Amino acid sequence: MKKITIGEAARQSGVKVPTIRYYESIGLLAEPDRSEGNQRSYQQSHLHRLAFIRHARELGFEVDAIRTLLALQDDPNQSCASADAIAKARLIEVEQKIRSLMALKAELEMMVEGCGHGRVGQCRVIEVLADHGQCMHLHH
Amino acid sequence: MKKITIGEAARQSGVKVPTIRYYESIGLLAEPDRSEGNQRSYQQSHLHRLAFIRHARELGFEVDAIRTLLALQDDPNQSCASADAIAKARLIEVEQKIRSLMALKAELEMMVEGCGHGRVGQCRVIEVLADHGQCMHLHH
DNA sequence: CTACATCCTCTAGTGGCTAGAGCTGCAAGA
DNA sequence: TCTTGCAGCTCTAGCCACTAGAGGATGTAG
Repeated sequence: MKKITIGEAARQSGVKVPTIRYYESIGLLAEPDRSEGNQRSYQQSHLHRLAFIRHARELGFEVDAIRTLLALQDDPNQSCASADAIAKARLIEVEQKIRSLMALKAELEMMVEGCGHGRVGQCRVIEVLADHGQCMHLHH
Repeated sequence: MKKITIGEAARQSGVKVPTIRYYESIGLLAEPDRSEGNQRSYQQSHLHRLAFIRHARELGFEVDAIRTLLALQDDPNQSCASADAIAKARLIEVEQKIRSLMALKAELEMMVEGCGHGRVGQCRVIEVLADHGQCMHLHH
Protein backbone atom coordinates (compact mmCIF):
# COMPACT_ATOMS: atom_id res chain seq x y z
CA MET A 1 0.00 0.00 0.00
CA LYS A 2 1.90 3.00 -1.27
CA LYS A 3 1.26 6.37 0.25
CA ILE A 4 -0.94 8.87 -1.53
CA THR A 5 0.29 12.46 -1.35
CA ILE A 6 -2.10 15.37 -1.44
CA GLY A 7 -1.09 16.09 -5.02
CA GLU A 8 -1.86 12.51 -6.04
CA ALA A 9 -5.19 12.70 -4.22
CA ALA A 10 -5.96 15.90 -6.08
CA ARG A 11 -5.15 14.28 -9.41
CA GLN A 12 -7.26 11.22 -8.70
CA SER A 13 -10.25 13.02 -7.22
CA GLY A 14 -10.31 16.12 -9.36
CA VAL A 15 -10.38 18.28 -6.22
CA LYS A 16 -7.64 20.88 -6.07
CA VAL A 17 -4.90 20.65 -3.46
CA PRO A 18 -5.85 23.78 -1.48
CA THR A 19 -9.49 22.70 -1.60
CA ILE A 20 -8.61 19.36 -0.06
CA ARG A 21 -6.80 21.13 2.76
CA TYR A 22 -9.81 23.42 3.10
CA TYR A 23 -12.18 20.46 3.39
CA GLU A 24 -9.97 19.05 6.12
CA SER A 25 -9.96 22.38 7.95
CA ILE A 26 -13.75 22.54 8.04
CA GLY A 27 -14.04 18.94 9.12
CA LEU A 28 -15.49 17.56 5.89
CA LEU A 29 -12.56 15.26 5.25
CA ALA A 30 -10.87 13.33 8.07
CA GLU A 31 -7.29 14.27 8.89
CA PRO A 32 -4.98 11.82 7.19
CA ASP A 33 -1.80 10.35 8.69
CA ARG A 34 1.36 12.35 8.23
CA SER A 35 4.74 11.28 6.96
CA GLU A 36 7.86 11.81 9.07
CA GLY A 37 8.31 15.10 7.32
CA ASN A 38 4.75 16.14 8.25
CA GLN A 39 3.25 15.58 4.82
CA ARG A 40 -0.28 14.28 4.44
CA SER A 41 -0.60 10.63 3.46
CA TYR A 42 -4.04 9.56 2.28
CA GLN A 43 -5.76 6.21 2.05
CA GLN A 44 -8.26 4.86 -0.42
CA SER A 45 -11.12 5.78 1.91
CA HIS A 46 -10.15 9.43 1.68
CA LEU A 47 -10.33 9.23 -2.08
CA HIS A 48 -13.84 7.81 -1.91
CA ARG A 49 -14.81 10.61 0.43
CA LEU A 50 -13.37 13.20 -1.89
CA ALA A 51 -15.24 11.72 -4.86
CA PHE A 52 -18.45 11.82 -2.87
CA ILE A 53 -17.89 15.41 -1.82
CA ARG A 54 -16.95 16.48 -5.30
CA HIS A 55 -19.99 14.93 -6.85
CA ALA A 56 -22.26 16.43 -4.21
CA ARG A 57 -20.72 19.89 -4.75
CA GLU A 58 -21.22 19.53 -8.49
CA LEU A 59 -24.85 18.84 -7.79
CA GLY A 60 -24.90 22.08 -5.83
CA PHE A 61 -25.34 20.68 -2.32
CA GLU A 62 -24.06 23.00 0.37
CA VAL A 63 -21.29 21.96 2.67
CA ASP A 64 -23.68 21.53 5.60
CA ALA A 65 -25.90 19.25 3.53
CA ILE A 66 -22.86 17.24 2.49
CA ARG A 67 -21.85 16.90 6.13
CA THR A 68 -25.24 15.35 6.84
CA LEU A 69 -25.09 13.12 3.78
CA LEU A 70 -21.65 11.88 4.77
CA ALA A 71 -22.85 11.11 8.27
CA LEU A 72 -25.73 9.14 6.79
CA GLN A 73 -23.40 7.23 4.52
CA ASP A 74 -21.41 6.17 7.54
CA ASP A 75 -24.40 4.51 9.15
CA PRO A 76 -26.17 2.31 6.59
CA ASN A 77 -28.86 1.25 9.04
CA GLN A 78 -30.27 4.72 9.42
CA SER A 79 -33.43 5.67 7.61
CA CYS A 80 -32.70 7.45 4.39
CA ALA A 81 -35.50 9.92 4.96
CA SER A 82 -33.03 12.74 5.63
CA ALA A 83 -31.05 12.02 2.51
CA ASP A 84 -34.26 11.96 0.57
CA ALA A 85 -35.38 15.26 2.09
CA ILE A 86 -32.06 16.95 1.31
CA ALA A 87 -32.14 15.76 -2.29
CA LYS A 88 -35.77 16.81 -2.71
CA ALA A 89 -35.08 20.26 -1.29
CA ARG A 90 -32.19 20.63 -3.67
CA LEU A 91 -34.40 19.50 -6.55
CA ILE A 92 -36.97 22.18 -5.73
CA GLU A 93 -34.23 24.79 -5.54
CA VAL A 94 -32.92 23.73 -8.93
CA GLU A 95 -36.38 23.83 -10.46
CA GLN A 96 -36.98 27.33 -9.15
CA LYS A 97 -33.63 28.46 -10.39
CA ILE A 98 -34.36 27.08 -13.85
CA ARG A 99 -37.70 28.88 -13.99
CA SER A 100 -36.09 32.12 -12.94
CA LEU A 101 -33.28 31.76 -15.47
CA MET A 102 -35.75 31.05 -18.26
CA ALA A 103 -37.46 34.33 -17.47
CA LEU A 104 -34.10 36.10 -17.50
CA LYS A 105 -33.26 34.46 -20.79
CA ALA A 106 -36.48 35.73 -22.37
CA GLU A 107 -35.84 39.21 -21.11
CA LEU A 108 -32.23 39.24 -22.26
CA GLU A 109 -33.27 37.97 -25.68
CA MET A 110 -35.73 40.78 -26.08
CA MET A 111 -33.06 43.27 -25.12
CA VAL A 112 -30.51 41.85 -27.50
CA GLU A 113 -32.94 41.46 -30.41
CA GLY A 114 -34.23 44.97 -29.95
CA CYS A 115 -30.75 46.47 -30.14
CA GLY A 116 -30.42 48.32 -33.41
CA HIS A 117 -26.61 48.47 -33.11
CA GLY A 118 -26.73 52.21 -33.35
CA ARG A 119 -26.20 54.82 -30.67
CA VAL A 120 -26.79 54.23 -26.98
CA GLY A 121 -29.61 56.77 -27.08
CA GLN A 122 -31.77 54.29 -28.95
CA CYS A 123 -30.35 51.14 -27.44
CA ARG A 124 -32.94 48.77 -26.20
CA VAL A 125 -30.49 47.12 -23.82
CA ILE A 126 -29.90 50.30 -21.87
CA GLU A 127 -33.50 51.37 -22.18
CA VAL A 128 -34.96 48.20 -20.74
CA LEU A 129 -32.48 48.24 -17.90
CA ALA A 130 -33.43 51.79 -17.09
CA ASP A 131 -37.14 51.12 -17.16
CA HIS A 132 -38.25 47.94 -15.56
CA GLY A 133 -41.81 48.63 -16.71
CA GLN A 134 -40.73 47.68 -20.20
CA CYS A 135 -39.88 44.14 -19.30
CA MET A 136 -42.18 41.28 -18.76
CA HIS A 137 -42.50 41.03 -14.99
CA LEU A 138 -42.10 37.33 -15.23
CA HIS A 139 -40.21 36.99 -12.00
CA HIS A 140 -38.99 40.06 -10.25
CA MET B 1 -38.36 69.49 -4.04
CA LYS B 2 -38.34 67.74 -0.69
CA LYS B 3 -35.34 65.79 0.40
CA ILE B 4 -35.18 62.04 0.00
CA THR B 5 -33.60 60.20 2.90
CA ILE B 6 -31.77 56.94 2.44
CA GLY B 7 -34.70 55.09 3.97
CA GLU B 8 -37.11 56.70 1.53
CA ALA B 9 -34.75 55.88 -1.34
CA ALA B 10 -34.66 52.28 -0.17
CA ARG B 11 -38.45 52.11 -0.05
CA GLN B 12 -38.85 53.60 -3.50
CA SER B 13 -36.11 51.61 -5.21
CA GLY B 14 -36.46 48.30 -3.45
CA VAL B 15 -32.73 48.36 -2.65
CA LYS B 16 -31.94 47.97 1.04
CA VAL B 17 -30.39 50.81 3.01
CA PRO B 18 -27.02 49.12 3.69
CA THR B 19 -26.87 48.05 0.05
CA ILE B 20 -27.33 51.64 -1.10
CA ARG B 21 -24.46 52.71 1.13
CA TYR B 22 -22.45 49.80 -0.23
CA TYR B 23 -23.10 50.88 -3.83
CA GLU B 24 -21.91 54.36 -2.92
CA SER B 25 -18.78 52.94 -1.30
CA ILE B 26 -17.83 51.02 -4.44
CA GLY B 27 -18.55 53.98 -6.69
CA LEU B 28 -21.65 52.61 -8.37
CA LEU B 29 -23.91 55.34 -7.04
CA ALA B 30 -22.77 58.95 -6.86
CA GLU B 31 -22.38 60.46 -3.40
CA PRO B 32 -25.47 62.48 -2.60
CA ASP B 33 -25.57 65.84 -0.82
CA ARG B 34 -25.66 65.77 2.94
CA SER B 35 -27.98 67.55 5.33
CA GLU B 36 -26.59 69.76 8.08
CA GLY B 37 -26.66 66.75 10.33
CA ASN B 38 -24.60 64.76 7.82
CA GLN B 39 -27.46 62.69 6.53
CA ARG B 40 -27.64 61.63 2.88
CA SER B 41 -30.14 63.53 0.79
CA TYR B 42 -30.94 61.98 -2.58
CA GLN B 43 -32.36 63.39 -5.77
CA GLN B 44 -34.59 61.86 -8.40
CA SER B 45 -31.56 61.01 -10.52
CA HIS B 46 -30.23 58.79 -7.76
CA LEU B 47 -33.50 56.89 -7.70
CA HIS B 48 -33.29 56.27 -11.44
CA ARG B 49 -29.75 55.03 -10.98
CA LEU B 50 -30.81 52.70 -8.21
CA ALA B 51 -33.65 51.31 -10.30
CA PHE B 52 -31.24 50.69 -13.15
CA ILE B 53 -28.74 48.99 -10.88
CA ARG B 54 -31.39 46.89 -9.23
CA HIS B 55 -32.80 45.69 -12.50
CA ALA B 56 -29.37 44.89 -13.85
CA ARG B 57 -28.51 42.93 -10.68
CA GLU B 58 -31.76 41.00 -10.98
CA LEU B 59 -30.72 40.09 -14.49
CA GLY B 60 -27.49 38.79 -12.99
CA PHE B 61 -25.08 41.36 -14.38
CA GLU B 62 -21.96 41.74 -12.31
CA VAL B 63 -21.09 45.03 -10.71
CA ASP B 64 -18.28 45.66 -13.19
CA ALA B 65 -20.65 45.13 -16.11
CA ILE B 66 -23.14 47.49 -14.51
CA ARG B 67 -20.42 50.09 -14.14
CA THR B 68 -19.84 49.89 -17.90
CA LEU B 69 -23.55 49.98 -18.67
CA LEU B 70 -24.02 53.04 -16.47
CA ALA B 71 -21.14 54.80 -18.20
CA LEU B 72 -22.75 54.02 -21.55
CA GLN B 73 -26.08 55.34 -20.39
CA ASP B 74 -24.45 58.61 -19.50
CA ASP B 75 -23.28 59.16 -23.04
CA PRO B 76 -26.14 58.51 -25.48
CA ASN B 77 -24.00 59.22 -28.53
CA GLN B 78 -21.70 56.30 -27.95
CA SER B 79 -22.13 53.17 -29.98
CA CYS B 80 -24.17 50.62 -28.13
CA ALA B 81 -21.93 47.79 -29.30
CA SER B 82 -20.51 47.35 -25.79
CA ALA B 83 -23.93 47.22 -24.19
CA ASP B 84 -24.96 44.70 -26.78
CA ALA B 85 -21.84 42.62 -26.14
CA ILE B 86 -22.38 42.63 -22.38
CA ALA B 87 -26.00 41.58 -22.74
CA LYS B 88 -25.10 38.87 -25.25
CA ALA B 89 -22.37 37.50 -23.00
CA ARG B 90 -24.82 37.41 -20.14
CA LEU B 91 -27.36 35.65 -22.35
CA ILE B 92 -24.85 32.95 -23.22
CA GLU B 93 -23.98 32.53 -19.55
CA VAL B 94 -27.65 32.15 -18.68
CA GLU B 95 -28.20 29.61 -21.43
CA GLN B 96 -25.26 27.55 -20.23
CA LYS B 97 -26.46 27.74 -16.66
CA ILE B 98 -29.91 26.56 -17.71
CA ARG B 99 -28.46 23.61 -19.59
CA SER B 100 -26.33 22.66 -16.64
CA LEU B 101 -29.23 22.96 -14.21
CA MET B 102 -31.44 20.82 -16.43
CA ALA B 103 -28.81 18.08 -16.25
CA LEU B 104 -28.69 18.45 -12.47
CA LYS B 105 -32.44 18.29 -12.31
CA ALA B 106 -32.48 15.04 -14.27
CA GLU B 107 -29.86 13.54 -12.02
CA LEU B 108 -31.57 14.66 -8.84
CA GLU B 109 -34.87 13.27 -10.09
CA MET B 110 -33.31 9.89 -10.70
CA MET B 111 -31.85 9.92 -7.21
CA VAL B 112 -35.10 10.90 -5.56
CA GLU B 113 -37.24 8.50 -7.58
CA GLY B 114 -34.87 5.64 -6.89
CA CYS B 115 -35.04 6.16 -3.14
CA GLY B 116 -37.00 3.31 -1.66
CA HIS B 117 -37.44 5.18 1.65
CA GLY B 118 -35.82 2.37 3.51
CA ARG B 119 -32.36 2.18 5.08
CA VAL B 120 -29.40 4.23 3.94
CA GLY B 121 -27.65 1.04 2.87
CA GLN B 122 -29.99 0.75 -0.09
CA CYS B 123 -30.55 4.43 -0.66
CA ARG B 124 -30.09 5.52 -4.21
CA VAL B 125 -29.41 9.11 -3.16
CA ILE B 126 -26.32 8.17 -1.19
CA GLU B 127 -25.32 5.52 -3.67
CA VAL B 128 -25.33 7.82 -6.67
CA LEU B 129 -23.41 10.47 -4.77
CA ALA B 130 -20.79 7.94 -3.83
CA ASP B 131 -20.40 6.58 -7.31
CA HIS B 132 -20.38 9.12 -10.06
CA GLY B 133 -20.25 6.33 -12.64
CA GLN B 134 -23.91 5.69 -11.89
CA CYS B 135 -25.03 9.07 -13.07
CA MET B 136 -25.49 10.26 -16.56
CA HIS B 137 -22.37 12.26 -17.28
CA LEU B 138 -24.48 14.95 -18.80
CA HIS B 139 -22.33 17.79 -17.63
CA HIS B 140 -19.56 17.11 -15.20
C1' DC C 1 24.90 17.19 -3.97
C1' DT C 2 22.13 19.97 -6.37
C1' DA C 3 18.12 21.34 -8.54
C1' DC C 4 13.42 21.49 -8.57
C1' DA C 5 8.80 19.96 -7.84
C1' DT C 6 5.89 19.37 -4.22
C1' DC C 7 4.64 19.98 0.29
C1' DC C 8 3.76 22.78 4.69
C1' DT C 9 1.31 26.81 7.44
C1' DC C 10 -0.48 31.17 7.61
C1' DT C 11 -2.81 35.28 6.19
C1' DA C 12 -5.60 37.80 3.17
C1' DG C 13 -8.62 38.33 -0.80
C1' DT C 14 -12.82 37.25 -3.84
C1' DG C 15 -18.20 39.09 -4.69
C1' DG C 16 -22.02 41.16 -3.13
C1' DC C 17 -23.70 41.98 0.27
C1' DT C 18 -25.41 41.52 5.62
C1' DA C 19 -25.12 42.08 10.72
C1' DG C 20 -23.96 44.40 14.67
C1' DA C 21 -21.84 47.88 17.89
C1' DG C 22 -21.98 52.28 19.42
C1' DC C 23 -22.90 56.65 18.30
C1' DT C 24 -25.82 61.12 16.59
C1' DG C 25 -30.00 63.40 14.27
C1' DC C 26 -34.61 64.52 13.98
C1' DA C 27 -39.70 64.76 14.22
C1' DA C 28 -43.91 64.03 16.91
C1' DG C 29 -46.39 63.78 21.14
C1' DA C 30 -46.85 65.14 26.34
C1' DT D 1 -39.38 72.23 26.06
C1' DC D 2 -38.49 67.78 26.82
C1' DT D 3 -38.47 63.12 25.85
C1' DT D 4 -39.08 59.12 23.29
C1' DG D 5 -37.86 56.29 19.75
C1' DC D 6 -37.06 55.52 15.02
C1' DA D 7 -33.82 56.57 11.63
C1' DG D 8 -29.50 57.83 10.34
C1' DC D 9 -24.19 57.70 10.76
C1' DT D 10 -19.38 55.12 10.63
C1' DC D 11 -16.68 51.23 11.26
C1' DT D 12 -15.58 46.48 11.66
C1' DA D 13 -16.47 41.80 10.97
C1' DG D 14 -18.95 37.95 8.94
C1' DC D 15 -21.08 35.08 5.16
C1' DC D 16 -19.89 31.07 1.47
C1' DA D 17 -16.66 28.17 -0.71
C1' DC D 18 -12.93 28.67 -2.05
C1' DT D 19 -8.32 30.91 -4.19
C1' DA D 20 -3.81 33.30 -4.10
C1' DG D 21 0.48 34.24 -2.33
C1' DA D 22 4.37 34.51 0.99
C1' DG D 23 7.95 32.20 2.95
C1' DG D 24 9.77 28.12 4.32
C1' DA D 25 10.45 22.67 4.63
C1' DT D 26 10.58 18.11 2.31
C1' DG D 27 11.26 14.66 -1.10
C1' DT D 28 13.16 12.81 -5.30
C1' DA D 29 15.76 12.40 -9.78
C1' DG D 30 19.98 12.99 -11.91
